Amino acid sequence: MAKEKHPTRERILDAAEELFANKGYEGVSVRQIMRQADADVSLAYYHFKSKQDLFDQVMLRRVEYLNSIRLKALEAVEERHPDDAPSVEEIIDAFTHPLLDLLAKEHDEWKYYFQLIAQINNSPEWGGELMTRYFDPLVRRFIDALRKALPDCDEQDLFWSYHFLSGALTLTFAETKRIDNLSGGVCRSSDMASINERMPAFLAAGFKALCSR
Amino acid sequence: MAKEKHPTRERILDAAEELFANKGYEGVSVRQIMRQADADVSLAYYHFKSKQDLFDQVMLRRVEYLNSIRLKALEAVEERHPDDAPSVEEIIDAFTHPLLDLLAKEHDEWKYYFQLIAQINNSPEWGGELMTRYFDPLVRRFIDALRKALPDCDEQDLFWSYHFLSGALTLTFAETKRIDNLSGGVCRSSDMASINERMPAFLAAGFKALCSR
DNA sequence: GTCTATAGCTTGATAGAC
DNA sequence: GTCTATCAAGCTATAGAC
Repeated sequence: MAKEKHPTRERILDAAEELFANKGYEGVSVRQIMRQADADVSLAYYHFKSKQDLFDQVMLRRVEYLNSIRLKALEAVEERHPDDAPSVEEIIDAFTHPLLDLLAKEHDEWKYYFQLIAQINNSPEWGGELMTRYFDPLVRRFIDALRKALPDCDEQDLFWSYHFLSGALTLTFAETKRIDNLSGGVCRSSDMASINERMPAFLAAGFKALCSR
Repeated sequence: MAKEKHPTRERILDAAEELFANKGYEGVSVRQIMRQADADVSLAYYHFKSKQDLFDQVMLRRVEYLNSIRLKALEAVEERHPDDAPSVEEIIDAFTHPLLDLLAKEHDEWKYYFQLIAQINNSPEWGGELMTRYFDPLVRRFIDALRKALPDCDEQDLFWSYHFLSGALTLTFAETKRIDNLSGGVCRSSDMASINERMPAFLAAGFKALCSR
């Protein structure tokens, strides 16, 4: 945060992230991105191979950091339980808390990236491929931990439970303000603290209900 | 279903529904839609005012029917309980079952429409507005029923619980095959019967956990 | 690294004949 | 209702000067 003005490449990535998040990949032109980045169109092709490459770099810029803090959170939980298995709540909290925390504390920095992930996760064209590539190695690690916490759980129940978790989590990322409308202002899409208080309990109860039928 | 070949207007709507679902509104051109509908580009503008109007008609074509079958399912549950309140499971089942059933039994007819809804629900640009407009009158009706089934439930817990439900349900609609990859083939995105068996129990447990903290 | 200029194509939409 | 023909605008991407 030392420099006042980010280098051009970063400004392009910032602008692309925000616009892709709002309008989707096809809904935005390179020209719009460069206008928002306050740089000439041709610079997009100096810094990136193509529009698709720009999109890929937007995705890659933050994904490793995200996966690392979630892995650390899981390892911290496991270290607190050297003998027994951690609870389902603790594991789910390690999965969701780092993201919701980031979104609460550095909202402007992270908001658009998470919105992008929400759309990708629900895109028939890209959801299966990109989410698998970027997140499933980490997700498998969490599912292994959940399997130990729910030792008699059927495999299908486990994976479908994760699927429900994934949908709930990523819709939260989308911050569409639908809940603001529906609740008449009682709840706000951007209120990550309220979600953090509720989501792990909600989802843990779901896992346990399915795995003890 | 008497006519072998649908009238042009219906063929355009079918093609638009499928392509919008796969690629998003901006990801598809009117030309592509008309190529798939096997009709000339100019016919799009004879039958519809604009690309945006075509999209709106795609949405409107099925939404009333969906809302009516879900309302009927809720009313049937309430008629089975003239004196006491229905259970949370029964209410959630009435909310999800009609859709998953449709998707299971007439998959080709409904798949793309539901995929479209999944993307809209998670779109920062359209989610808040369109989901509110098309579905929230019905959703309020369901939330009223849930409030009676969970009489001491805090309002915020109730709305956030619905939000988690909405995310889980619409990711299911997206059928991205991510769970196929993640589970190594143990689960399949298109397997609505498996979801129908699991989702109401998972979500009902979540509602009850949040509302009895 | 940044600019001008432009190639080559596709887009949404319309006018007008039949 | 359906076709041909067309327009103005916007698109991705590149070549080449500085």
